[in-house]
Amino acid sequence: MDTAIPTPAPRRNSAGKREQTKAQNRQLILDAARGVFAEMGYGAATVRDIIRATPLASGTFYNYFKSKEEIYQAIRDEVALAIRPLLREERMKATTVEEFISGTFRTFFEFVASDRIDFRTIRHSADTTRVRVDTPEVIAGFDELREDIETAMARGMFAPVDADYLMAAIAGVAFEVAESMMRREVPDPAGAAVFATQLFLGGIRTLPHKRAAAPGG
Amino acid sequence: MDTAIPTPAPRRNSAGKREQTKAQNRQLILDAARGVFAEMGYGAATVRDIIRATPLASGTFYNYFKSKEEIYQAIRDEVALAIRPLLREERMKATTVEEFISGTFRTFFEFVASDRIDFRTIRHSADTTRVRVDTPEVIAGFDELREDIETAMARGMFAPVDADYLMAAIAGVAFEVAESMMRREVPDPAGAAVFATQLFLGGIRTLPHKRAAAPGG
DNA sequence: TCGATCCGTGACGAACCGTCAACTTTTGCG
DNA sequence: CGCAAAAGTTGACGGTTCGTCACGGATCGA
Repeated sequence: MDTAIPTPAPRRNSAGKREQTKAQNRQLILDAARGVFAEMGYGAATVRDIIRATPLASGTFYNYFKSKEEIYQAIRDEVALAIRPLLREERMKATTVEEFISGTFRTFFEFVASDRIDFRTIRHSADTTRVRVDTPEVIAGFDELREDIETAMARGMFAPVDADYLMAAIAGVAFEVAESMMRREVPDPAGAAVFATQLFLGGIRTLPHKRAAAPGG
Repeated sequence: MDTAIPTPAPRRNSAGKREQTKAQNRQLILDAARGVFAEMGYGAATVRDIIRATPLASGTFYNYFKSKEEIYQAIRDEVALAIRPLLREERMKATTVEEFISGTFRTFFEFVASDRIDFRTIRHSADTTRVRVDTPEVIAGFDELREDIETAMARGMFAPVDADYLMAAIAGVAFEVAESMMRREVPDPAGAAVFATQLFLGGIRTLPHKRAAAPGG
């Protein structure tokens, strides 16, 4: 107590070297996996392909992830963890059903269209097989949506309806329209959001018209 | 040339034995695959598991299907081929947008809830991984839907809107709500159809109310 | 009845998986 | 500093699945 605290201080402001290397390696592997998945698709990729894209040895992979599926889940989780607070905040500040719906779709489509995610990794086999992994983090996102729907109904923002179906409908439209949007030359998150929002608020007959082929030729 | 057509007639009303065996074997393998996929999920199943569930040898599998993915596609195709004409017919006889939308959803949900398909095979790994294979047959189903949407718009059943997005929205709601429906104790295709139809026709505020907890306490 | 053709068979080589004993680096402590 | 314990890395290994292929038996056409 009285003499001197014997400077146990060699602690750098950052972590120890071992911990630092672990974080680096994990990131190294995650980055490699993203690249490999985007390039050849989830199905065709092997754990060896991923590790070959790093300077590490094959056994090391398994110190960080149990399998190809688990690292894919980790990548999905990064996305889920990034978008969930954005969606939640948007819905929290909504006071009308219009804000609730439009905020949800606008945030979702903008996130998907942003370069924050590589959409090929999400769809991740551009050809025929689409794998969707529902990790706890992803499921938590769905649960939050249903909670928020129920809260909004309780607050009288709209009449009580089947929350499970409504959640499913919102999620289905979000995912499928996002996919359609990303197939276009230049994705238009705003347009997709307007479409989805108006569909939910007023139904098909209130959707913005799309002008037909130019009349003048 | 001129003498007599030498009765090439030993043709039975059905096909030759070879052809018959081939059809049998193919069906044998398909049935086994359905069972195996339903039991242990697509990811965990191996080609050997499937062939072990038949009296055939391992090599024979590859005379009929190139891989596990291909046989899964074949199973999906059976479903797609079964439901597509039903959907098409329903949409063909629609004269109003109400009939178009409600016919589509009702037919889809009833088909899913019927025992004509094993829904576990479609979702087919109940736990975390969902694989969706977009085979040509499946894609053709989407194309038909978009065609029919465009035809309906041309006929003035509703104003011209973005057909890609509308198709995506219908498909997204159909698949996700179907999944939600099938998670219930007793699936209610009629209820799901009413929900989806009303969502598309009038928007969220016109959905049938779900009575809240009994008001009288 | 007899060749030609087709198809089922199961063993085989290749590829990938996940593990593990040996080795290297880091850490804690005198 | 030096040393022993702890932690992490390495790559080779046994086990499993994959897809092929040479063989042999069944079917077909004449």
